[in-house]
Amino acid sequence: MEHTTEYKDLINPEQDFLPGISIDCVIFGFHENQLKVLLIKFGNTDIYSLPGGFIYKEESLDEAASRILDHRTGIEDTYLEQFYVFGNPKRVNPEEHRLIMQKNDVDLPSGHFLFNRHITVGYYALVDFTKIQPHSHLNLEESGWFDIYDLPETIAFDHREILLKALESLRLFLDHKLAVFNLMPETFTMGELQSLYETILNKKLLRANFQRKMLSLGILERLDKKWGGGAHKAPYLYRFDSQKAEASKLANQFEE
Amino acid sequence: MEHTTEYKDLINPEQDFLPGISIDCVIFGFHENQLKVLLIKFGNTDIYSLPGGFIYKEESLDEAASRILDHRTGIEDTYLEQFYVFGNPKRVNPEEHRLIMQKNDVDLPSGHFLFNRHITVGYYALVDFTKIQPHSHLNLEESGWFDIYDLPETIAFDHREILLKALESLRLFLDHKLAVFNLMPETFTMGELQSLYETILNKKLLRANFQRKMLSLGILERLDKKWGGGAHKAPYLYRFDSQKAEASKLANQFEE
DNA sequence: AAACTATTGTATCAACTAGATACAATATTA
DNA sequence: TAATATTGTATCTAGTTGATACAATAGTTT
Repeated sequence: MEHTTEYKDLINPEQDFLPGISIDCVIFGFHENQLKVLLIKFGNTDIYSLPGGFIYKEESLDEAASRILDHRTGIEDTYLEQFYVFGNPKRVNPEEHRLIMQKNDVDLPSGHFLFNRHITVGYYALVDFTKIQPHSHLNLEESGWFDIYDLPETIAFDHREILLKALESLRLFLDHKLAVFNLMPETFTMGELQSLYETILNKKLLRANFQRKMLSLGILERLDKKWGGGAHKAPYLYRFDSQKAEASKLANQFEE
Repeated sequence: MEHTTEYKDLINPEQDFLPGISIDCVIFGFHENQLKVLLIKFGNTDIYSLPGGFIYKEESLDEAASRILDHRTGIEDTYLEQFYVFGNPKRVNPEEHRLIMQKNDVDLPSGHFLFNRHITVGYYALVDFTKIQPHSHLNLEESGWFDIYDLPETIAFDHREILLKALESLRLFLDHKLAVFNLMPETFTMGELQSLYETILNKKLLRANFQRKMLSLGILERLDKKWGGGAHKAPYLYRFDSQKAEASKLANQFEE
């Protein structure tokens, strides 16, 4: 499948899109102890935005979100969930929008459907950073991952708000869902997992208690030790065991 | 302000509605130890639905939801919050929809915009049942409040699903938000409050522990005793104290 | 190869929270 | 006046969390 982010994909009204509705994806990844989000840079500007798109007339919102994510970033089969709808009539500044288009030599008439008011459905994706070939499908230069606590200055439209709402949702569900493991690689140390939690919550946790809590959940499989990590005792590697998770009360009570 | 639920309000495409998007409201109330939801009965049928409507081109989703709630039920200034968007392309059966219209002598052409695919944004309202004049603004006969655990058999479209998702959201936020007090009258006994919690969670709680927990939150003001309740010790009345709640950590951490 | 260092896994103690039961207090009824 | 149903609170236990301590150990340094 072809992966592009070219504007023509978005501005062609011949495609049977639902009018007035879009989807924006907040794609979270975890790398080098930072919670990252994938932003796309508009050409010839310093303006970033969330990867988004429109909904075909015969697909569900979830399907559309999945397709948009795949098409614009190459990310497939990942954890994806709706978290909020943004419907402020002024959420997109049409002038800002036109300016971005013009900088890319896309000169749309001011009555073009793209400049109409759009409601946007926010989805967040939790991806395993190690499985993403960075930029492999992104043909817009300088798009990429940004530390959630160090975002670029100019983010288009209300996308900063959307992004922060996604982070808030992630925090709220951290203790109720096991979805957070979608952010980790196949195997990981307890320290790495703790670092993820600390980054999401933006606060330090006590190591001993975190370890006790995680192990008590009964959802982790302990593997071999991870050698070569430094001049100290080697940590165990763990794997998230979805079967154990299935059996645990946590999953039954709060599963997705 | 006039309050009607007449079909002409909804089917007139001259009104500047956003195309393809609707809002449906799940209105919760608490009465006689039951969690109730307000359903509207279509004329000349046994089919119930959630009160819903469309969004004007210049209003926000929250404003639209508030307006729809007021206009269709007479309920103003109540706690109202978005909880999910329903976007399955088959969520509304056009045949079912036409049938309902026909039974009310509204014969729309099959190409009418009302039969197009609509995405709907779910809002739930938490209202003080004692302040609602039942049916005062509802001029559709037999509309009314239904026990959430004893709903009518035929509920239109995907409205049963929407309703259950609203209940699920309510449960998830029960311990994180204080919004639940919007369902209680100005003053109430601890037993009544416990009954509300039990009804929402659909399980029994231990009285002594519930009382201890609630008092420890430091958000309730104890008033005089409530006399005449029966041949037993009179219970205290309590009032939800929003100032205390503001000061409590719970509110600061999880406020709306 | 012995000492050193940074980090890990676990234990432990105290503080806090929640589940379960008990019991005294009391407004009305009989 | 006694009986009864319900309330408010206490208490005991079990479980969870916060904080600290400490032994184990994989490299690194000497």
